[in-house]
Amino acid sequence: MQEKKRLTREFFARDGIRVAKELLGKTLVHATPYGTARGILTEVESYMGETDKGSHAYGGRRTERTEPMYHQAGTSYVYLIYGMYHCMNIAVMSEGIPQAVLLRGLVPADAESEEVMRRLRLEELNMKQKRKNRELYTLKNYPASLDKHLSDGPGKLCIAMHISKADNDVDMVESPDFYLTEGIRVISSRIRIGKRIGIDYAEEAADYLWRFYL
DNA sequence: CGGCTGATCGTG
DNA sequence: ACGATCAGCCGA
Repeated sequence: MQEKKRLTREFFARDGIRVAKELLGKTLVHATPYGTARGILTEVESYMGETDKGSHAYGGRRTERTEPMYHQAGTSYVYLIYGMYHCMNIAVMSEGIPQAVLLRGLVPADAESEEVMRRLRLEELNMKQKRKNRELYTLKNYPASLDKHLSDGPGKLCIAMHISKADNDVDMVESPDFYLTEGIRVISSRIRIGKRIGIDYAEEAADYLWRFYL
């Protein structure tokens, strides 16, 4: 099968709401220890920069952590959340303007990717099993919830795609092993809209309809 | 399926 | 101290 066309700098160098909507259906690609994982994006959120009370960059907060959001469009922004999960964003617009799109969900693009994701998620679950001194899962015997919720949340997406802080601040337009390509055609009437998740502290911004999903 | 809770640690 | 969260457990 012929490799799909990569998304360009120009694609990312636009307003965060527009880019978020257009990212639905696109393919996220990452090389992992089990092989290349490809996922079709199904859920994203826009974080609109210094004026957005839901954004880490609210009020112009520019720290070591938020720095990648200020970099050129197409830069990854990966951070640790709740001490144990990662969240993956892509900086958009332009250098110095900290808008970003949070990747919240995807589905495997092909059977090989599905197998890669299953193994990565299983490996992560087994880390916890080990800590709790419980019996490990195997490829033949693991909870059904794993396949049912393989990559339908920002933390699960990062585990399934093997994304960690090692992948922070990467230029996804140029990187050979971490990038986006064209994916499936999305009919605009199929795009659902809702409030962003998990930002109750963001006052009126918590009600903005900046979550987009299929 | 919806609601609750403990886990766990880098960041500022 | 606090999260742009998740799995597991409970009751319906």
